[in-house]
Amino acid sequence: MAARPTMKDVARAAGVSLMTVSRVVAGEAGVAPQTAARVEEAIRALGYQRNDIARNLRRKAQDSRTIGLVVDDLANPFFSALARSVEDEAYRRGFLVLVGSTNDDPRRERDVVSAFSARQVDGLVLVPTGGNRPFFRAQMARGVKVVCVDRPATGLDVDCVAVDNRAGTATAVRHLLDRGHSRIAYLGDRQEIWTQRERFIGYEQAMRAAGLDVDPTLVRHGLRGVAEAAAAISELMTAPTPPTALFSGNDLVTLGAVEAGASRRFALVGFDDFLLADKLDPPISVVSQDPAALGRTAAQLLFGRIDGDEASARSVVLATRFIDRGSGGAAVGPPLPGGA
Amino acid sequence: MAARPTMKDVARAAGVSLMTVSRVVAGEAGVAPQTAARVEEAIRALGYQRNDIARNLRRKAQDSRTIGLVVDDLANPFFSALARSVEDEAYRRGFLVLVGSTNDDPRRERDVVSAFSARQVDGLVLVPTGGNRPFFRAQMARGVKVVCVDRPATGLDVDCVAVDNRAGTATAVRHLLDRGHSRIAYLGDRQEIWTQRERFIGYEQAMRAAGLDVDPTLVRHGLRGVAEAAAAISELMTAPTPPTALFSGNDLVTLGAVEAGASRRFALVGFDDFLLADKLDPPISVVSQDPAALGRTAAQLLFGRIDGDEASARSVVLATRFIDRGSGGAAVGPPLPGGA
DNA sequence: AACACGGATGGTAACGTTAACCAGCCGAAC
DNA sequence: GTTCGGCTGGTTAACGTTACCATCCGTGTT
Repeated sequence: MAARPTMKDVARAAGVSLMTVSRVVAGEAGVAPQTAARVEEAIRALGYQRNDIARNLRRKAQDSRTIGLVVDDLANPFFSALARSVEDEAYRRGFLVLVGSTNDDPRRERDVVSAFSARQVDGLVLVPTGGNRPFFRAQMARGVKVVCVDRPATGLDVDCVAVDNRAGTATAVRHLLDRGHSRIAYLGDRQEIWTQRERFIGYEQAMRAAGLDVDPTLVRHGLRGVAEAAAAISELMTAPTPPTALFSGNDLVTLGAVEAGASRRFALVGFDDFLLADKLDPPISVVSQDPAALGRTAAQLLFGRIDGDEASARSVVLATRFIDRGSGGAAVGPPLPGGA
Repeated sequence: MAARPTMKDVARAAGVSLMTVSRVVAGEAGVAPQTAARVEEAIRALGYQRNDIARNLRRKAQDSRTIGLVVDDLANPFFSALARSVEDEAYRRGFLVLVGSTNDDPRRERDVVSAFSARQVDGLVLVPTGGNRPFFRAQMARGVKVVCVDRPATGLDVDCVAVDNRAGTATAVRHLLDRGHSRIAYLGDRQEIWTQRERFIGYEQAMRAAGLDVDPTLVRHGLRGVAEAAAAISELMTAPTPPTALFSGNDLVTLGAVEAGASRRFALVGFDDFLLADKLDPPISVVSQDPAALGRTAAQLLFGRIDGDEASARSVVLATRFIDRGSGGAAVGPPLPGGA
């Protein structure tokens, strides 16, 4: 019962050859209207649907019209917004999207990409974990187009779409410095993640530029998820010499800070905007990036490559936007004329 | 350069027949160790990777080891959490996942499912729009297994995983009634969506059970998205005889209510929990459901079907949980003994 | 010495489709 | 009436793989 009818079945039912069915299904010219009608009728009667897998196998242009999307965690709102915009771009072009989450695990990344590639995807939109460089090179040699998004794959000659994490972070830290803070803590996720390294560098640069040293007791890396971040922040708040301000390296860490009540006691600015950030008490100031724009741009680059663009690797940097909602503390006025 | 090597190429390079390569790649017994080694070497040298599309075409068990996941909107955190858990179940079994968003548009649903089916997916996890019944019947006749999630596809004989929307809503409305409210407004999304119809019925039932009529001026349907909901709620709040409490039919409407400041002026309870609901002022009481559990359960049912489970359609109802965070108003104490 | 056996390897057809080519057929033109 | 050309439809091979069977050879049995 699960036997799907094939063109052969349709041909038999319509009393024509298989080729005629193929032509009707493909919408090719050169079939008499009444023959076509008979074939259409048989197609309807049998519930025939073309097998696109067999089709793609045989076609001249051996493209599967399928792309792979590989993100860190599809459940994370940032990546799901990105995923949706990639899917929309694919849908507009008649492409399908295979998705996979890596959990930031290079092994799973390899598994997923390998399976995608074995299914002959035409290209990949990839949030790379950081590993698997030779593997990706091999995939690209095989003709799989790759575009990185959110993070570059250093050492890999591919297009990449990301924001300027250093500059965004530096802006946020300067915002805190301008409000008179100097003991500014940095809390972030694993340093293996490129965005986290970049943001930490931005933090260091902004501190140094203000003539301040980075106090290692005020720095926490490797915070995975809200709970871990909240715990680390609670600890930091009860330290003998606590910071007066916090910068958090991603949305989950910011949520952890909110969870721990940090925003009530310290200045707080985080990377990544999030829903309801403006409705909290106090509303949280953030460095915002647009995940949908990242996904859309990456998809557009990828489809350009699939369509034959052979130019050398492009790197697109999208803007971040600092949104001051007040959690950085009250503005310090300019020094009075003839002041202090 | 984009030419992927095939088994033929490997065979030539290793000086064996194509069949031997096939056996080595498939890990079959009956190949001499040294022959296998020569083949492995050629595979490495050429960067060969099996074409799973051709493989699935030829194999006896004609399964693609791919499922389709069709949701309303992948960017919605509810659906992306669901998607992630479906993907995890698929990954554990070595299946791939094609995703598509319908935007609640039956035409796009049809497009997407049609394309998935042409790619020979073994099954679908589907959040149905409500249309396309005959189309789905045809797909199922073709052997595509379907499991609905979040909403049933009435009139279609398929497994379904959802929560008890009526009961969950009734509980929330009773919570408001218990706190002395009687002018309780209902705000929801389009009534074409099954969950919205169910929740409205739950609201009506709870009101009637309390001996109250539903005041049509306090009911708003068809609110798509946060902005529309916020506008409708602002309007309602400035009406001549405003409600004293609001029930909102999904997370976006609840966010609209928060946006409009409704929770500051009225009692508010919403369907669906959301991030930071507990950090708002006041914290928002909600009817919570677990999207990951929905997705996981649906995927497990689907894989059961794919593995040959032929039992009649199952309907799984997962529990909702009412989380009282206070936005429903202060509890009305029991009457004093001998009291008033 | 003849034979059976089994392990290793190869050849061929097929999965469902399309590319490329070819065969009728019918009407128009000579 | 013959030739030509356009149109319709069919035949064959192939895409990359696996199912099935055939072949080959070395070994052990009687």
